[in-house]
Amino acid sequence: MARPLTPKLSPAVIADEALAMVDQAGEFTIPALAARLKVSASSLYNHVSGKADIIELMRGRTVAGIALPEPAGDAAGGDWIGTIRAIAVEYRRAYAEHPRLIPLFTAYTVRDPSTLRMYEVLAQVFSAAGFAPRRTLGAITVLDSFVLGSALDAAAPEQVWEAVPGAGAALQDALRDGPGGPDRAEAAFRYGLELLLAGFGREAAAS
Amino acid sequence: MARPLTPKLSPAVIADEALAMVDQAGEFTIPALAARLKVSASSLYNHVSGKADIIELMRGRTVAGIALPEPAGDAAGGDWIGTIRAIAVEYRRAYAEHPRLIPLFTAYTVRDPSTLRMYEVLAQVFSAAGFAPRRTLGAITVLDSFVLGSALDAAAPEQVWEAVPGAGAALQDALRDGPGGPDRAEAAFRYGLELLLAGFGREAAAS
DNA sequence: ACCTGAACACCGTTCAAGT
DNA sequence: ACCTGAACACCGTTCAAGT
Repeated sequence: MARPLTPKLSPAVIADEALAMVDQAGEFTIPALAARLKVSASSLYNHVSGKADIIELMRGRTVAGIALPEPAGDAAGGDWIGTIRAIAVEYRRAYAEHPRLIPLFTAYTVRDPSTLRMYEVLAQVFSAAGFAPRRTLGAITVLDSFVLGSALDAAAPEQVWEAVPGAGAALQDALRDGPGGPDRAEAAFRYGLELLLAGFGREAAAS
Repeated sequence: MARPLTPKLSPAVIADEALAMVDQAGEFTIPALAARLKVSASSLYNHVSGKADIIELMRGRTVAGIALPEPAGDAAGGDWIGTIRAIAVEYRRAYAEHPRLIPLFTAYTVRDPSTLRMYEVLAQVFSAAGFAPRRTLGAITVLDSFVLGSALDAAAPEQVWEAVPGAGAALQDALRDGPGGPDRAEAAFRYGLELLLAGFGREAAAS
C-alpha cells in the first residue's frame, strides 16, 4: 500500500496535528508527529520542506483567524485608537490561545502574510493619525514588542511568579493579591495597552 | 591522561564558552561545545547536570552584571520613576548584549536569583510610590513583558522588518525612514518605556 | 575528583523503491 | 503524486574504566 487513492496528508493536516502536540506537550518532534498521523516520518517531506516549514505553517494557522478592521474610512476623524486597540487585542488573543507555541517561533523570521498585512494596517492607521513615518515605525515596534512579550508572559504564568522562595516581602505581597494565571496575564496586558494607547493619543494631539 | 592536576572545566567556563557560541551562531550543541573546550562531551556532566542547566547558567551570567539601585531611601519623595527607568534600561541592555540567547530561555522558568531580586526591588519601589499590591503586580508584569518583548525584537531586527516584498505602501514608508538595526530597536524601546513611565506617574498622582 | 571512550535511544533529513 | 523502509549524520545523556 504505497500510494493511497486519496492523500492522507496535507500541509494543513500536518500543521494542525503539530499544533495539537505543542498545545499539550510544549514541543513536537518529526517522528512523534508522523506516528500521530499514522504515517512514516519521511512521508511528511512530500508536503513540507522540514521542521521550520511546519513552524511557519503553525504561525499562519494561529494568526489567520485575526479579523483586521478596514482602516480606509477613518482617516483623521475616526476612532483610530479603537482600531489599534482592537488589532492588538486580537493579535495577542490569537497567540495566547497557543501559548506554548510562542517560544518555538521567536527564533524564526516572520514571513507569514497575515502578520505582514497586520503591520501594514497599523502603519496606515498611524499615518492617518498624523504620525510621521519614523514615529509610525516606532509605535508599531512598541506595540509588537509589548504584545509578544505579554503573550510570552502568559505562556508560563504560574511557574514564573508563584512559589518563589527567594522572593522578598514586597513581591510576596503583590503575588498574594489578585488573580493568578491567565486572568493576571490578561489584566496586565489590558493595563499596559491602555497606557501605550494613551501615550499615542497624546502624541497625535500634540502634533 | 585521565585526571589533570588542575581541572580544565568549571560551570563558569562552560557557560562562557556556550555564550560565545550562541552569540556567534545562535545556538549551541553539547558535542560542539565540548570540542571548543577541547574536552570530551561526557566531561561536561561532571560540572553541569545537562543542557537546561547550562542555559540557566547563561541567564545568570547575563543578568548578574545588572546594578540595582538602593530603593530604601526614596520612599515617596525620591525619583521613583527614575529608579524604575534605570532598572528597565539596565535589564534590557543586559539581554540585548546577547540577543540570540533570548529565544533559548523563553521556554524555561526563571530561577535566577538576580532576576528575582530585581522583581523585589521593583515591587518595593511601586509600593512606596503608593501602588496597591495588585497594581504593583500589574505594573511589574507590564514592564517585564515590554522589556522581554523589546529584547526579542532586537534579536532579529533586519530579517523581520526589511526586505518584505509583501509589505504595503505605508509600511514601506515607515521602513525606509529612520535607522535600522539595533538603533531602531533601542529607540523604540526608549519610546515605549517613556509612555509606560508616564502612565505609571499619572496613576500614582491620581491616588 | 575529573576526564575518556563506548554505548544508547533519539532526532531531522535523504533517497531509492514501490504503486 | 504520494507513501514506505532503510540509511545517514547528528544529538543529549549514561556509565564503566582509568588516574
